[in-house]
Order: sequence, then structure tokens, then C-alpha cells
Amino acid sequence: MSEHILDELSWRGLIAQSTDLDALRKDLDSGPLTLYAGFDPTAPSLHAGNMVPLLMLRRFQKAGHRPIVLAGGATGMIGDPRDTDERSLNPLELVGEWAERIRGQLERFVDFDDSPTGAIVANNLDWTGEVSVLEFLRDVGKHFSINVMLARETVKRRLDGDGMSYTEFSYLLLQSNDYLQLYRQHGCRLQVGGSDQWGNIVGGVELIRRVDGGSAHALTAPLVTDSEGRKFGKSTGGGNVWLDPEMTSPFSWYQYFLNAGDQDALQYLRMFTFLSREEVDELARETEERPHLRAAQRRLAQEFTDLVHGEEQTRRVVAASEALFGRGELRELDEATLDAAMAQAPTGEARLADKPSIVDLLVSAGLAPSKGAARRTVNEGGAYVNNTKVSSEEWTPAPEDLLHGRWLVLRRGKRNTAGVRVAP
RNA sequence: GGCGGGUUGCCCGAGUGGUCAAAGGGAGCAGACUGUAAAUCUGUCGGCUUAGCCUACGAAGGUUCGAACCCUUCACCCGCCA
Repeated sequence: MSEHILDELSWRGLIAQSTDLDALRKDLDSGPLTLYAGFDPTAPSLHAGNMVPLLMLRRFQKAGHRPIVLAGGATGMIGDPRDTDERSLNPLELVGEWAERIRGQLERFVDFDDSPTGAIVANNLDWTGEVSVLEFLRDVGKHFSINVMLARETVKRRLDGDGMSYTEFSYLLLQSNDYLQLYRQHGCRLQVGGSDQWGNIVGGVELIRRVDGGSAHALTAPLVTDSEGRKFGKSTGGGNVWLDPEMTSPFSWYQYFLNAGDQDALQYLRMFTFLSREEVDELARETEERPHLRAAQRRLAQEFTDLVHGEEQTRRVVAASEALFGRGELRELDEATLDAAMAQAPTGEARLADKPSIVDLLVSAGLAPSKGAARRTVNEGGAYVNNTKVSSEEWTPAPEDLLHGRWLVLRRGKRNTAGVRVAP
């Protein structure tokens, strides 16, 4: 039953580029291999896209290898060059704080124990923070050819555009050194990451070979995009889909994946869940035959929410989603069910005595960023209260509109819903 | 250090004294069609107490009846030269 990890990654669509796969396969077969992936603290939380390499570590661990999760406390202070323009440096304290938060998130997805496959947590600040410039330039810098560095795609694009600072240019050296350090400390011989990390990873592979004469591997996953090639993780409301429940509620997380397109849902099932090939194939068949049931989307949303937020949360958001989006009359929901659903959905507050208009309510519930936007929604026919369209900006709730005497369920468009708790 | 070019709304990018809340594209949002899908078409897309007002074209001043557009200074970026 146990398929080779590389074959598994392959059908899951998780292999974009790699160094010699046959050599890697041999190494994987000859005992537990130590591998790592790094995550830079560029925000206070990981986002959904980060789950690809993170879950790859977990997949490798399940296949009998040892993962190292690395928080980029040092690299996060420098910034990996991106295609467009120079990043602005974040304050040191902020990066430190973010690195801590991200480390906490990383730890949840791999298992720690004393066995040879027990995970290790690292922070590259530990070995980078105290290195002197001279030491670094002599020991690491000397092994990098400017000629090669200039040939990198990102660098070329930046040179054609707004240019790049020396700081960002140096990023490659830092990450390469990370790989070397982990190779030395833990015998780490495989680094995985998104395909945008290819150059950085290979930099490390070469550094290990040059300095220690060691052989190490590189493996990247494709950048996750939706069927239109858009970068993954932009939620319908704009902005990233974050792991932190304070930043993206489990309800919103669930809804985001529930709304995925057919092709996307199947791709995400392979990448973000541990469902077997057979199970995914079955869901693909179902989607083909009875697309309206959205079996793939439901399973994806459920599995992924489960993985990130836990079973208990998942139960709640599934129930809330069914209550709010179900075909049943909202008025017929019993109080407990409605309360539970409202506890999961985004909510706002209002007072009946203030005679809030539909526009005020939409803003209060967070369904519209401004009154202007709320008015637009109403005029476009996209505003609903308790599943009934409201087409006048002047509409204001009457006491009998309140569900169980205190709730209004608002909806903007078809898939954004929120509650407003109304006080007398 | 010198000379030249640049900094426009979420992003890209046009605009070089009034007709500019600023062309065009992308993204986003809503509607129709659907399956809480995709594609397509349509509309929309700074804020507000919305026939008006406020804020906005790197920052601060200035010229002018009037400035994104002209002038000055500053900041940052790019290129060439030293």
C-alpha cells in the first residue's frame, strides 16, 4: 500500500523542479533522510500557500524521514528579492515577534518525538545573528560567483526594472548558508520549497558541495495558482487567507475552500489533504457526474479546515454554513442553531433605536468596507436581509425582522454572509 | 560628487495649467446565467451628511482666479559619468 514518497508527490502535482530524482530516490530508500523547508516571517501568520511546503515536510515525515521546520528569523530581516520591487525592511522587533508566532504555527504540522524521524525546529537567526561580516564574506561569500547570481531570473528582471539593493542581493547567500548549517548540524540533505525558491535552494546545494564536498538535494513544488493562473491565497474579500484564526476566521477559511472552482478543488485536494489517490479520483468522478453537489469542494473545505483548525472547529463551521446557506427558512432555525451559526460567522452590532439603514448594517457587519460600497451593493441588487433582497437604501429593520428577537442575517451577493446582533 | 530620468488610485500605466476623482488594462465587487463552480455578457470600482462637499497624483512650500501638470526645497528610486 505504501507508495514511494516521490511517486506520491508526483501524482499530487507537487514536483516542479528537482535535482537528480534517481539519486534522491536512492538516498530516501537507504534510511531516514533529514530535510527542511524555511518560512520567512513576512507577516504575523502563515497563509494557506505556505501549507504546501509545510505539508510536504509532513508527507516526508510520514514516509519515514525527519523534517526540520525553519523559521527565518534572520532571512526575514533581509527579504527575499521579489520580481516587482524592493521590499521595505521591517523593524527588527517586529520580525522577531512574527518569527515566534510563525514558529508556533509550524510546530503544529509535524510530529516531535525521540525517534529518528522526530521533527526539529530551527531559527536561522541562531547561526546567522552572531556571524561577523568578515567571517561571512570569507567563508560564504567567497563561494558565490557574481556572474551566476546576476544570471538569475529575479535579478535580471529587477536590473531591468527598479534595481535591487545589495541587501536583497545577499539573500541567496543567507539561505544557502542555512542549508549548509543544517547539513552540518543535522545531516540535512534535502530542501523543499516553492518553485520561486529554486535558485535559493540550489545555491545551498552548491555551497555544500564546494565547502564540504557533500551532496544534497533540491525539490520544489509548483506555486499554487487557481485555474486562471492567479496566485493562490487571495480570498474573495481580497487579501490572504491566513492560518491565524484571528486574521482569517475558521468560518471564512472553510468558505474560501468551499467556493473553489471544480478544477481548483481537485488540485487543492491533492496538495492540501492526505486523501488517497483513490479517494481523490472518486471525488473527481463525482464532480464530473454530479457537479452541483460540489462533493470535492465540500470534502476539501472540511479536510483542510480540520487540519488547520481542528475537528471541533470544523464541526462548528460546517454546521454554521449549512444553517446560513441551507435552503431552509432562516426563520425556522431554532435559537440554539442560529446562535451557534452566528458565533462562527462574522458579526456586527446595531441598536434598533438608532434606526440603522441597510447601508449602516452592511458596514457594521463588515460586509462592505464603506457606506458608498454598501450603497452600491444595495443598488446592484446584491443586499439581502434574512435571505430577502433589500433594494432600498432607506430600508431599516422593524422589530419583527429580528430572528429570535436579536439577529439579522445579512448577505452580500451569493456567498458573503454575516450577522448583526441587534439590541433594542 | 556631477549630469540626466523618474515617484499617479489595490497593481500596471496614460495624463504636462481649467472640460481630472484622473484614459486604458488587470485585480476586486455586484447582476444575469449556474452548481455558493468555470466561462461569458453587463454594471461597478477614493470617502462622505452624495444635484454638493472632502481627501488624493512622493513630502513641504510657492506662482496662479485655477496645479497631477509650472517654480523651489527635501526624500526616495533609476541610468550614465567620477
